[in-house]
Amino acid sequence: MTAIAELPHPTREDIRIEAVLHALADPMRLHLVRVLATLPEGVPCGSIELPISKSTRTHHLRTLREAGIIRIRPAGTARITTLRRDDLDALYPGLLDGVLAARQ
Amino acid sequence: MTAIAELPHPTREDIRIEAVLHALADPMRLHLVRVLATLPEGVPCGSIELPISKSTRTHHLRTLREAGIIRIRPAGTARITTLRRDDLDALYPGLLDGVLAARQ
DNA sequence: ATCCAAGTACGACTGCGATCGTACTACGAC
DNA sequence: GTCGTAGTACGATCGCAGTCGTACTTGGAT
Repeated sequence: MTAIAELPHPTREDIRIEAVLHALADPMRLHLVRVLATLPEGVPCGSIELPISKSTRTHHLRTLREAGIIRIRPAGTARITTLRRDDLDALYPGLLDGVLAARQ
Repeated sequence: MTAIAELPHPTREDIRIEAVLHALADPMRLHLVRVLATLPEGVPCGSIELPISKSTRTHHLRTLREAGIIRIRPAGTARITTLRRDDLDALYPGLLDGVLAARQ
């Protein structure tokens, strides 16, 4: 059922390194990715607390989604966010691990 | 001798992942890094041709230098640019290789 | 000494993006 | 049905950064 719209995601082939790097370059988005990397699987977008407004959070999630870094799937009134670790590791082996290895 | 000023570089400990990602996120700078990665060692900054002005090139080189991605050392009237591959690999193992693995 | 080549410094312009508030939609619970 | 919750959409603001031109410095060649 899930009448909430499915948001568009780039296929693995459509992911561009410039977009990935640009998306990761923002502190808020980098923090989101870090947290997502520690979580087992799939959390609601809003469950990660950030010192920004709701609309700004949506903006960052869209940037990450359109870059191909996260996947957002509808689930009732919420949306479940997961890291596209398999796609990123396949395209840029070591990149994500390298970023996550950084002492924050 | 080399009376040209030595430009400041961050130590390995001072390199921050946000600055690195931000520096790599620009297409011109990413291209510079790609080219530097293919070259054996040390080329003059200006030898890599780009469709931008001299001052813009300087701007990008400074951004890369201040982020800790390249090292610039004076050599007569020119300046030799090298990739700080050792520092980057030590700090973020796999990151640089992952970026360079991207089909451009 | 003169000139050129390589690069930096500085100021100006301009567009992009991070931020916000408000309004709106869709689902679930009651 | 009504209400609350989760999120998107849209428009506005505003600072940062990519771009340029010009002026300046330094070193090497002539």
